Amino acid sequence: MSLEVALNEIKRATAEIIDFEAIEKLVKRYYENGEEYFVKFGMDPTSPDIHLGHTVVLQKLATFQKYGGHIQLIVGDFTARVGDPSGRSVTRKMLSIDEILENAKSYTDQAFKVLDESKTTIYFNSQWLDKLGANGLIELATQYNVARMLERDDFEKRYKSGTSIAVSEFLYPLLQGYDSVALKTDIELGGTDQKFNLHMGRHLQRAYGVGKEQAILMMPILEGLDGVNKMSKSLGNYIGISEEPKDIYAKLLSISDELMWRYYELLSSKSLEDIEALKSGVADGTLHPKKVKEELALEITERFSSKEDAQNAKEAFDKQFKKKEIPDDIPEFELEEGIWICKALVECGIEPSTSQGRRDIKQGAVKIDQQKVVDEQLKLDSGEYILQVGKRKFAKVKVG
RNA sequence: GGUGAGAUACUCAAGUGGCCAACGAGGGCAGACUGUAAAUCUGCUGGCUUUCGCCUUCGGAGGUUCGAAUCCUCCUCUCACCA
Repeated sequence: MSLEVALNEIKRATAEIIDFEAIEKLVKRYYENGEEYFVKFGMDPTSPDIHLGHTVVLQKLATFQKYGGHIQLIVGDFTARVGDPSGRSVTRKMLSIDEILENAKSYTDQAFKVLDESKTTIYFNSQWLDKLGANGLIELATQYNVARMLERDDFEKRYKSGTSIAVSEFLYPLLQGYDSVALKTDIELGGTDQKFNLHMGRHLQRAYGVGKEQAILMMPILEGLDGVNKMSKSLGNYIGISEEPKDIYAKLLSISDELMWRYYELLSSKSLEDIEALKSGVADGTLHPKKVKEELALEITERFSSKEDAQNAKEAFDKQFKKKEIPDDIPEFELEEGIWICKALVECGIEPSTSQGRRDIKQGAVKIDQQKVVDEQLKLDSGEYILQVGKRKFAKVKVG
């Protein structure tokens, strides 16, 4: 594989790169004499569940691993006690040490679905930050000034709007940047929301005379399923990589056509040329967008499970939605004879309340054995039935 | 610390004594159409073993009243200006 191919792959779908020449040199050196270099990435120990949005950066780290990069995966156990102000409009709550350790474990387990474990070293930044002490901290704090700190977008907004900023939050970028000093990082990766923190690493490496200044590579922030907001757990518009294959598949297939291209660009391993070809195929009508989306959904589902699981997920999906058949694995319940239909729906957990059930029956959303329920007073006689609300909520019940 | 404004459902937001389970928008859910896409149209969006009924809800606790989201008192919290 040529150097040029490697560099193109590294550049692909990035939002911004600072000092690309430095990256070029490192990769070139690897090609010439096999010398490795260090790529740093700090995980956020406050959110242990990795979703597709996180994998955009992880994927890029994996790319570096192919071309001589050794990953420094930093668990910010110390900085978590400070709280990253990035993108925050309020001060973050602090975590206990146990919570952080637990989160770190679950995070790294998931991250190794994408990263090569043999080319990754996990660090806890308390290793060096604990030792820093008050003197070290003061020295660190002299490396930057308040005016520049306040230039930062999220601080500026909060400052102007009168929302409180804890002094400790000023320290966060400094501490994260200091990680790069301690580890002599060559390249640091992060989302565009990390821009300020990433630059700090570069700034501090110079200030502390590390002898190099890290290059910075920023990845775009992936939009969530709604196509508007960034993917995040709290917004509920995410696809977690530990979810069931059939859920991952189904969620991917439900994104809009427009958003699909964004996902292709940021998540697929297809080359940009191939993606362009798909795009023009869809544009001139030779390719059905549904087919293209299925391909994407399969590729991503497979990445976090197996080829077989992904195929099964697709088949289960087609069965349920294309052919409108009833899925295989639906929960079963036993109910008393003569139970009111609305009550039964609540018992099975497919309706939150009998009132909601009543409303859905009125709208023709409730089915028993594929037959629409019209009578909201209906009582179930003994026997076995499949209850269904809408297209995706099913329950098998045994009455009597 | 002082002064002023405010707190209504998932979010924004109207409502200033009864017509209020509470306008409207967004979101969500469901139906039609589809490719579980988008767009569009329609309905729903507190709970209840029964729905032209009953119960609970407008920051919290009391009070006035036949009747309170609405008036009064105290409390809690948020914001703005001043210090």
